[in-house]
Amino acid sequence: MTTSIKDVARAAGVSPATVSRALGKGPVSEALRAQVLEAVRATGYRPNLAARRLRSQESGTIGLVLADIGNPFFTGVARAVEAAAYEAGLRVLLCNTDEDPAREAAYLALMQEERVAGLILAPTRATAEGLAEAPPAMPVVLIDRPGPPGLFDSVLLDNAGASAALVDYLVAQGYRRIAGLFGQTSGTGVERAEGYRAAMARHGLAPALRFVLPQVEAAEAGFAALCQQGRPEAMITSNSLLLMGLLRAARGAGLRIPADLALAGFDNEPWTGLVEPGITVIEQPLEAIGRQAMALLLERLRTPSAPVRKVMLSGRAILRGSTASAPPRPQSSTKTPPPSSFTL
Amino acid sequence: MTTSIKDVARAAGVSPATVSRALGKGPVSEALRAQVLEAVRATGYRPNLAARRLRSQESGTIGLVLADIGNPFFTGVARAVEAAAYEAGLRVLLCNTDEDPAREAAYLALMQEERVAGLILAPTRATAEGLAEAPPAMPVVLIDRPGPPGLFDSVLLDNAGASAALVDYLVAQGYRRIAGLFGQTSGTGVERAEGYRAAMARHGLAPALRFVLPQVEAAEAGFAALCQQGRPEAMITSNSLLLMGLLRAARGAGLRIPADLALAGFDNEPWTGLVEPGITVIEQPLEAIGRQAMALLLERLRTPSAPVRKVMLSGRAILRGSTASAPPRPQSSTKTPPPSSFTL
DNA sequence: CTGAAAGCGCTTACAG
DNA sequence: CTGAAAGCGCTTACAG
Repeated sequence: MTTSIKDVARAAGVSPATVSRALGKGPVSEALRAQVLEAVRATGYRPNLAARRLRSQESGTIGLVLADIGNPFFTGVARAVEAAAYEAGLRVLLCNTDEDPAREAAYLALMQEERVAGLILAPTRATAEGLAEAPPAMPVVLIDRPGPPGLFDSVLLDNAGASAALVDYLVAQGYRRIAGLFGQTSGTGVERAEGYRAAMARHGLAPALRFVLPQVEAAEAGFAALCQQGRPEAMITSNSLLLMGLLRAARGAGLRIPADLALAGFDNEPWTGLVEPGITVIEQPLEAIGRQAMALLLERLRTPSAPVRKVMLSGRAILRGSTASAPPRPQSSTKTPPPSSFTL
Repeated sequence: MTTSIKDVARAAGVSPATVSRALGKGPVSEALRAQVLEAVRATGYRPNLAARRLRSQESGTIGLVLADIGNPFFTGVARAVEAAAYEAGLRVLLCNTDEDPAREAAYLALMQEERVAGLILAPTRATAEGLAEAPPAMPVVLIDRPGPPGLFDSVLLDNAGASAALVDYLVAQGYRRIAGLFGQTSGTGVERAEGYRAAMARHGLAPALRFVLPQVEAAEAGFAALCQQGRPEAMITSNSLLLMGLLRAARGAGLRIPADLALAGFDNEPWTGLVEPGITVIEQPLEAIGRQAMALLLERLRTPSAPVRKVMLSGRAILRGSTASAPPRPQSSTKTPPPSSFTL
């Protein structure tokens, strides 16, 4: 059917082994290499990767299993992973689980069948919990979402710290009744909720939080639930889809931002700076997350027995109009204008 | 190393051929099948896809080569393609060229090396032009962007018609000096520019257009260029990144929309409805594009000699505040409020 | 229905 | 440096 290494060998007047060496790293004389290359051009030969992988027992591929390719956070990380993989001479097999543990399981099986060298994975909570009992057959680096402690290399944002910083800032701006809406499918949502809870407690404030599916519609419902016992002065959320949902719901309710409701969340997506007022967000270092994950994976492949590493990256708060100072209270003092961003 | 079909055969007390048949579609007695399945579970066997592909000469995979995975248009199409492929029992190999013809060429070669059954491709202009002389070795369905006429199945928006409709609508709203900013890397940008030019001519208006790279920054520069000879009353653009750039530039220049400048573009991204005023856009049927492309590819695989098909899909205009009526002119008549959307 | 054997297209010790 | 041969893990005619 298609041309094989034999056809090239015949055309070049050499053995198949020589063709293989000329195309790979084997030792070949310059003269023969030139003959082979010419024959490759003449025949239009393209190596068959399935055969190469089967024989060499190396896939030259890593897997990247993400929860939602429509989320710019993951798109950004994927770009960085792909760039780093390319530089390392590896290909990336990208899969999108859509936050569905069943699809996730299917893709993990697929990765195994493809014999990928390693895996970069942003697991759903369900999968993250199962990872301890049924670990994948290849090295795994977790990103964005925590797994069972101490078992896998991971690259995470300081999630609790970031949402605590958001609470601290809102409190400094004069807000007190601060509610939180968090994604229920990821460990990230859980960690951010914990940071929120801890910071609220530290300030002596009562927490009011809800967990929902990370979807725009779910956030609109969550908004209503959070307003059940009187409207909060501010809301924070763990995910940009939820942030969009809250904004829509607030507008639908005719609320002015931030006068009636302050808003803050995660991920500095373009739209958060385009709406008016702009929305205060924690910007995650997408590029660094992707590259760091790839670096950890490469080291793990090189040294399987090295101790497990957990890399915590810091975000940056982008301060915008959605969290401008709350209306003055009796006890509040005068404030200087806030900085427009700070590192956590 | 990892368990193979031989290990399963030994554990089940059958031949490797029987294992293969039990796992595939071959005829096997129920008793043996059960034994095999049990042995598979016991051994934790996972088939080696490289071996399977090599032997069966079927990759069970199609390639999807896109220009920009960060663009929600392509993300949406990719989801639809993947869903349709899954239903057809095929996998999808997704590659992102970033509008770079060199990367595109590398990925097309890779697709060949992976022996994918077929390809769904959104080509850059450079690649689209070369497709006639150097056609890929497998069936190709073009999406979003035109290729050499009559050579490949394709699924396209009626690009010229859509941008003409935008011009018509702006004219009906009372705008006259309408400028256009178009992406220069894709045939789509060219077609949309043509539709713009034709519609302007039909209305007896002078066109003013620029081609730029499909990037936010390039659009900001393009904005300045279009304002060189006096500011237009309205601008249309062929791409959502360019639309974002125009909006930023307009705001940076302190322009009110639509009073100082009306704005319209393509792709109904969430942010276009979140900014105020909302931006008028042509919404493309992402799901239909992806599914139609997959359908064409499947038919092509079934009937290689069938005549080439070109499917033109229609978009839907989403009318928002960014194109509200222009300030009345002497000759303009009274208008009824516009509908909020219409099909092209 | 079942098994023994051949072979997909490569790479890689093994000789020379 | 070069070639002949073996073999990666499967599937699939070919017999039975």
